[in-house]
Amino acid sequence: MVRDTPPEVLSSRLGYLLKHAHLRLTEESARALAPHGIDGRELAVLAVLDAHDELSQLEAAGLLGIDRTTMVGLVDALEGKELVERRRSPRDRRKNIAQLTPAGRERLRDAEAARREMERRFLAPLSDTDAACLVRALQSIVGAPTGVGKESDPA
Amino acid sequence: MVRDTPPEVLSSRLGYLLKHAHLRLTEESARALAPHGIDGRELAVLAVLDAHDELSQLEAAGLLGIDRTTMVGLVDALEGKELVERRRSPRDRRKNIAQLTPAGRERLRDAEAARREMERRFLAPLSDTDAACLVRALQSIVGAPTGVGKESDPA
DNA sequence: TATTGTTATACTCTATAACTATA
DNA sequence: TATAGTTATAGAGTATAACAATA
Repeated sequence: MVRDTPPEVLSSRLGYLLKHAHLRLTEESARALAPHGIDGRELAVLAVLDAHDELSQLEAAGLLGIDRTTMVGLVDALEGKELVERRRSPRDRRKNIAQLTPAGRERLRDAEAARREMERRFLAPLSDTDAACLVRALQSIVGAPTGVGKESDPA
Repeated sequence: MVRDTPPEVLSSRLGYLLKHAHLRLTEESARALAPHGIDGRELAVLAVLDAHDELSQLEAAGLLGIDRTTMVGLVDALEGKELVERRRSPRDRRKNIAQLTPAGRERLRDAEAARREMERRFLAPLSDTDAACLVRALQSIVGAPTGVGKESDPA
């Protein structure tokens, strides 16, 4: 969809703003990562697997906030590109340890650089203060339980 | 999905933050609007139709940033709830003018109050400064062409 | 010929249910 | 019995293509 400057009734709605900000970022992310043969979700999986040792698929899915069935497809794709390897955990043979291959580590490094550059350009219209504030605000929204929906029982 | 505090590799990624902030808002929005029998997208349609006179489906879709085929389904749903009426434009009989019914205006008023209260709670963990800054930052991201993807030709 | 609304269709992302192998 | 991975399936949400009515 082509998006113009939104009308006033929409630009004050958090739902509209978050949805379209996310849409716009997804587009730019796809464009920036396309030369690297992965998308933003796959890059996030690589980053999580690289940052933690010996993660099972379920553990990685938990960190990423996605379903284990969704994880299967993501690991399938990354394994198909030879960026990730599955191996059975010797300690619990139900678990698949997902690990980056050397090619996966290399790809991660290059794609991460592209992502950082994309985010820098994405935030360029904002002042440094506003950019920092945006990230901080999103972190506290995402990182902490909202308390919304529990109505009011902070007693 | 259950979401915990995200690991450090993710909490600095704009994609992750925007996706999960939007997911969380969508949940709270659904919960807040459920008693009113509509969801956030339908409420946005009502708000746009109410704010502009004599909007055709295509014009409303353009303002909302959605496809005209998506608009058909939304108007179908709202018409089924008797919140919106279609009528042919006398000036251009290809166009469907979508208008709020009296019940639609009433529903809009009530649901908007619920949405504002939900957003207030959603932003409650943030300082007033951060909340205002978040909204302002999202507005400039969504409202203005990013310039990203055009590489660098601002000459 | 072009535009508006519509329908049929398909694609992406995600989740639920059920199966298997392990514990 | 419960858990991890997998598969089949289904549901949102959205888009593309084609068609009818109108311009």
